[in-house]
Amino acid sequence: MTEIKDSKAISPETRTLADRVCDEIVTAIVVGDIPPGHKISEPELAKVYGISRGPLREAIRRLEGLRLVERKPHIGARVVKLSAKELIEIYCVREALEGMACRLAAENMPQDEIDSLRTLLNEHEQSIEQLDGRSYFQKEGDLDFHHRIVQGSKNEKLLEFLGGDLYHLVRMYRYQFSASSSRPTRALKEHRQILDAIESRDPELAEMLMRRHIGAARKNVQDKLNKATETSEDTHV
Amino acid sequence: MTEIKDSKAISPETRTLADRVCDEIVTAIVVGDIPPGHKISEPELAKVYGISRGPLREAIRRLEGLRLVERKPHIGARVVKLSAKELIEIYCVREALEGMACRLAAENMPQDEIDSLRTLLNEHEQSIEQLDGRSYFQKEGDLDFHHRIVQGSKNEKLLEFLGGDLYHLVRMYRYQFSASSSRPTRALKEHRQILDAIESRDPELAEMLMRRHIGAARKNVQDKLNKATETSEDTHV
DNA sequence: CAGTTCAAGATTGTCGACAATCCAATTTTT
DNA sequence: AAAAATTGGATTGTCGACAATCTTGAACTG
Repeated sequence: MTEIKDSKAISPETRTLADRVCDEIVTAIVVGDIPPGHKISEPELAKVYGISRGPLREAIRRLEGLRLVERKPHIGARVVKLSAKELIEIYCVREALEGMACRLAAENMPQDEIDSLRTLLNEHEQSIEQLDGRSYFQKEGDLDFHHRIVQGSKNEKLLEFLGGDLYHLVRMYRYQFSASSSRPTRALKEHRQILDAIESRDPELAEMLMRRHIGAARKNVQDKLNKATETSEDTHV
Repeated sequence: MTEIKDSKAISPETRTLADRVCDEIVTAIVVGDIPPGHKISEPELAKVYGISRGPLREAIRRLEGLRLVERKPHIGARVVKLSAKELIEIYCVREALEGMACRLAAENMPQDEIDSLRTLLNEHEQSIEQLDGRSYFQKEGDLDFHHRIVQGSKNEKLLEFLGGDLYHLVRMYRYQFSASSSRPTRALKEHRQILDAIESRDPELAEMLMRRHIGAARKNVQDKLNKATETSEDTHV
């Protein structure tokens, strides 16, 4: 995926142990190395990462804020288990926030970023043709597109909420179920429509298209889950 | 304000020092006891709250996640200073999220909660008449209404994001500028319209009204800020 | 034999101390 | 005298140890 780096480059040494380990654990959780519902053992993780429990506990506090773990006092932290209900809820939040982001992008996104994003979509098209559209596009390419829209909105708070918190959850879900769109060509077409609306500086249309785009993805997941729960009783994702 | 307590009542003793102190600091920041831009001194705060630096640092990590402080490695944490730009950004986020919450509330909010909320609006009306509409309604009553709508959406994630993170920032702004609506009767009327739309189970209308309601508040603030910056150069809020 | 009680082990919560880094005032140099 | 370098103080980052709480498994009772 495209590297998303902080605006200010901080030399690795100046970063805190807690910060670095936090990032590592985030990745571990998102990718599934630490599975959902798994207990976070402080002594164990401290050994794994070779640090003391102090910084580790700070990292866990941060993970709590990112909603990647749930903590109970005197009991411990567990990796969140996304239920079907929660997953749908996240799609609703995304629909609202990214719809707004898309509206603002139509007003504020610089032309060069629009051009760059169009180039990215062309790359996606080739990626779909070549690789049968399974690997890159599904996992990170789609989120990459959405992330750039949010950046184009020039709204820092939107970027913080979506990029900082929510996307971790979305990525976690995608890794855990190689699930996800499974409709890459359709999604690409919608992405192009959205970008066209932004370039036309049509905020209303841009927001509407983005909301329909995410809403469609939600319904897609909803259907899959309904089908899944018809056979297996367990609804956890 | 109306007490918003956690669903599960946790006896005070079982809560962690870091958790309790975190809540205290949140309040201190929101109310302005710790002013914006103020340096968070670990040794100082540790003495004030009578705890060690360990739990305190965990609390600070949590505050960082709440976006109430900004931390720089090896330098320290400072209370955020909301710029005019950021304030407007927050209104955009609220417009998007609460619009969605209102749509969902029109679909999901139980009738008894609607009735209860209507009672609350009646109380607000009396509060406005009696107290010239300045004290209670402006500071907490308005947020109380909005919070109940979000609860009515029955979307946990929305509640977490809005109630958990964003409202702290909104409340902070309101305390620091006894600013805020200054149009209580108008706001009350809009609140009633919104509630009517919810009771009519009209999601489209409910969302539209809420977005207009928040959008109007944003424009109101925007005008005030423009007027303020005409005289004084300093745009920080 | 099922259910409860209790005790030992492990885990979380808290603390104080030490090391690394940053900040400020003084000193030094041009 | 002004600017740069340096040194002392303070603050942040990290660690290991102790106390409080929870969990588990065995012993006990009905």
